[in-house]
Amino acid sequence: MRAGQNRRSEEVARKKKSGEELSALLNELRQLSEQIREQNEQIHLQADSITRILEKIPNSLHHSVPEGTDESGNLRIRSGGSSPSFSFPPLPHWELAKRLKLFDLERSGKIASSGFILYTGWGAKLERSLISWMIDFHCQHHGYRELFPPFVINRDTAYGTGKLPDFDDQMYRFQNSDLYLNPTAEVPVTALHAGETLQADTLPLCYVAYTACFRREAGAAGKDTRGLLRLHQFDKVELVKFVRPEDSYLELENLTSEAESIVAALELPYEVVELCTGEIGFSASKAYDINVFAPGVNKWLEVSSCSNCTNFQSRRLNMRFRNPQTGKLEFVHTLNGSGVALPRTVAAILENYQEMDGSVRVPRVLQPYLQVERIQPGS
RNA sequence: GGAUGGGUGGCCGAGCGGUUGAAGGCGCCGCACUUGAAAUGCGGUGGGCGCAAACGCCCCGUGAGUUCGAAUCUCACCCCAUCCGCCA
Repeated sequence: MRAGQNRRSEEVARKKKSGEELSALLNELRQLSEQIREQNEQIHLQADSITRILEKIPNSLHHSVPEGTDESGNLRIRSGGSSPSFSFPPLPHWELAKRLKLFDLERSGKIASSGFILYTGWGAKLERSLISWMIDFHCQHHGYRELFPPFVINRDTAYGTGKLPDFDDQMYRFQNSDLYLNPTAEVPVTALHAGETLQADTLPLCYVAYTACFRREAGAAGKDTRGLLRLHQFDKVELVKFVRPEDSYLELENLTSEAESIVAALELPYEVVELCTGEIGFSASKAYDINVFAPGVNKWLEVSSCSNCTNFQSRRLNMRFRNPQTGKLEFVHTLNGSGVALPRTVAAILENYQEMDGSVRVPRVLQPYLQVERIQPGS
């Protein structure tokens, strides 16, 4: 129909030029135009209802993903480090923090709300040091490029990374503008190449970024909320990769071991767990979690989740590269993983490194950053 | 936040509402000249989707509108530049 319209329109131009009679032709075209308008409307309506259905469908899972509905279906892949043996009952991190004045929950509640943390003194310095050390570590040892993105994201970015509509009720939204507080640096960093055709020879592209992360944690009320275990705002160093499709599952293994090397270097007891079908996030096809053991609360704490999102995000964000072998454009695959999330790592450090006298030793790799070997009461 | 100017192909830059998918230049590719290169000359050269191909459709920041017909007119929004205001 469009083709017909185009051809007839050219006729109008020609006839007008030569001064021929064209009122009949114009009438015909008026009708054609009306028909096209109606059909277009139908097409748009149907396309919209199709996308409304499609956008709620998560990424398809890799065949290797173990079956399961909850945490118990996850597979422990490997573990490392070891829990120190204590000659005294190890304290939970909030007790240690209280004695060492590392954060102040009462005052942070006063100035903001529960779930937001005011770090103080060595607590603040430990947080800042960890961020710097992790970013430096990934840049120096794993070839990442450092980014410092905005902490605010727009609707397209949230949608393109698969956070909308799925994650909608977990994000903080601005009342007076169409923006969200970023729930993870995965979002701004993954969307940074939206609409671009990436150079094949630059892949894999590896970015490391720190952001504060904001989550409403709606529905999680009362569960593991003590101390640093679950916060509305937390710091996280994130790893993001853009890779060729054929490399993405290998790169997931690399990404996971790069994140793992952080908890290993901190000499924390940890495990790497493969998520089962019921535990994998909306955008991912395969994922690993890294948990560290915190003896004070006697729990495994999740500090990283590493996901291969295959082409789920790159389709939504239209991020492609030209395959040199075929000459065709293909969607890149995207991966993301925490490298790693701070609060639970801090909790695990405090609890694993505590001493009988209430002091906490500083992990060896952080000593150059903190400039002390030990955090002691009154220091 | 206010004012003004602007968003066109890999880049720069033209574009009376109708042979404009888009002049010109740069770049790139091919050929000629050259021992080789540079310079010069001639020719070619936007992208996406579908297709074996022919061919077709879509694309001039985004969206809506006016019109038989929009890169070109109207409106809204986004982004960039400059100036003013405010502010770390």
